Amino acid sequence: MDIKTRSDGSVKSVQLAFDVLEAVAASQEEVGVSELAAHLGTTKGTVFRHLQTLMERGYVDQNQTSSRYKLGMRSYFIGQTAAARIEILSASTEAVSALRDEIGETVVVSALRGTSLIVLRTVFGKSTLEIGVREGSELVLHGTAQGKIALAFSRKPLLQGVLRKGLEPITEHTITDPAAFDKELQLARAQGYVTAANQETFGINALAAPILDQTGDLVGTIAIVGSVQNIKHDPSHKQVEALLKASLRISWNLGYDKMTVSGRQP
Amino acid sequence: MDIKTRSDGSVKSVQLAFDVLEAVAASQEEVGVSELAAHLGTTKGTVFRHLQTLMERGYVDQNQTSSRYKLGMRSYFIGQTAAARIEILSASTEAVSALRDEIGETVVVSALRGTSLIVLRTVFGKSTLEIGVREGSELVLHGTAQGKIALAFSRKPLLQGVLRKGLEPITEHTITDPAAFDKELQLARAQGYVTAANQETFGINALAAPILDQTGDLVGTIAIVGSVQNIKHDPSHKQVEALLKASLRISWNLGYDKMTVSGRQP
DNA sequence: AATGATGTTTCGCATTGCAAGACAAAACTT
DNA sequence: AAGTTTTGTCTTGCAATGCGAAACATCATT
Repeated sequence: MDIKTRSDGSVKSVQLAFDVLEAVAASQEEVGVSELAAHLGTTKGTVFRHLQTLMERGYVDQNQTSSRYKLGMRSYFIGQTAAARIEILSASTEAVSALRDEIGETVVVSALRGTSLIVLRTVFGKSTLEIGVREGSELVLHGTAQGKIALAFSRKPLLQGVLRKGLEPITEHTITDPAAFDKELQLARAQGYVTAANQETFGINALAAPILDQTGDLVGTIAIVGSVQNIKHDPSHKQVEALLKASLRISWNLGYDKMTVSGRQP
Repeated sequence: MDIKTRSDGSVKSVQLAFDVLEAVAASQEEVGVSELAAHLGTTKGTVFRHLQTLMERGYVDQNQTSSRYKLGMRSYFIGQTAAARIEILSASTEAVSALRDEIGETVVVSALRGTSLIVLRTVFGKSTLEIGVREGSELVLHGTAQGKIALAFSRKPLLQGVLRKGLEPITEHTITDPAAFDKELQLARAQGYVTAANQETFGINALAAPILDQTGDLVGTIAIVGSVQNIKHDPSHKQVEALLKASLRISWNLGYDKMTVSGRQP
């Protein structure tokens, strides 16, 4: 199960501590020592000691009556601090809620991390049916509007990696022809936005635009996500305008200025 | 500096790892290894190794060009998960934003943890001047509206501890006479809300109400906070109504039902 | 070039965290 | 109500492991 590529340079017991913390986080309900130990493949004593540490720090709380464990307040606070420190999050907060209020659809912010596009924030739309993307999940680059925006606007050579793996069909509407896909990226670059109806999930569409930093490089995307009924292949003028406004506002917050940044070279 | 009351039962290297993580979080700017080592009173090598671990896990990110460190996305995600798991937070989200939108003042949610009242969430009001309370900070029980609510509604014997320490004056409006203070708590119980104009900070007032769980015990408070101009000693009917509505809705979410829960015994 | 910062790496030794198992206290069964 | 299982908690000996110190590698700045 574990490859012996040692020389991690990392601290083993800390790894275990985070394994425990994340296992507690992953559990919907409060969770007990034995259960955690079984799940993590270690002994009760070890888990217990780590829980003591995490509790002392406030990252984990113990229910006094059931003596089971759950996430503590400090876990929440560190997240709040992180939200303030992660530029793309603090820069997008206002624009995202304004966009959601204006359009009423779910708004999704993602960030490019290495070669992956990770969902950072999802704010659900006004509809009773909640359509969204789980925070922390990874967006398929060739099958989502956000992914295509990333491929179209990032200066990193993302496309090569995608083409090497091949344009695997996810639904029957996924673009699998490299030439057609290249045209799609050109369209995205020309318009500044792009959609992806049914390409990753049937019945769902997204309209995405880039988030750029002060050098003009792509750091993330902002998108509205909803059913194909509400977001058409050719989205409404209002939707496009509102999205681009939000996209520019966030990029502006990050120091991007389309006046001073020179033309984009993909 | 550190007392030798060993036999912690906690894991030392994990403590250090969290020291590092929290030090990174505490720094507004990105921070370097040497700086952290100096701050924590340890060596660069040790800090470096812990940063490797935290980075591998995604709790910390390294800026590739400056090779300095900051909080990573995983820190944010664990906080999001915690927010969903901490009952009082998930139960209050909607009611808090509704209250803020209706009244326009800053809304503050706090939770009773042991014998301390901790600020969990602050949502700023509509005014350009942001008046709020730092998340994670502790509210003075005898000098804030929230503290008085906690003392009035909690079944824990909080008051004894407060009186033992004495009603230390914080401003000249802080209530310091035990008899007068007791009357104030009776008022809070009778009304279901209470204010505390100028009692902790000059020019600031708060209007607070209890958050109760299914047993009818106090688990936290909700309050609107603002300048004494906007929140009077005798608050407007609208403010009181809106606050009590939010307070009840949150308590309801936590399983409290004023119909089925028997009378309160302080 | 020389200096003084930084982040990174190495290495030996003692600390310390781990596995195993004992224990206590509940929660089920019978 | 006694037995049985499963829980959380605690102890202990051994060796793995994380730590400190000091060397190394890159940078800026002088």
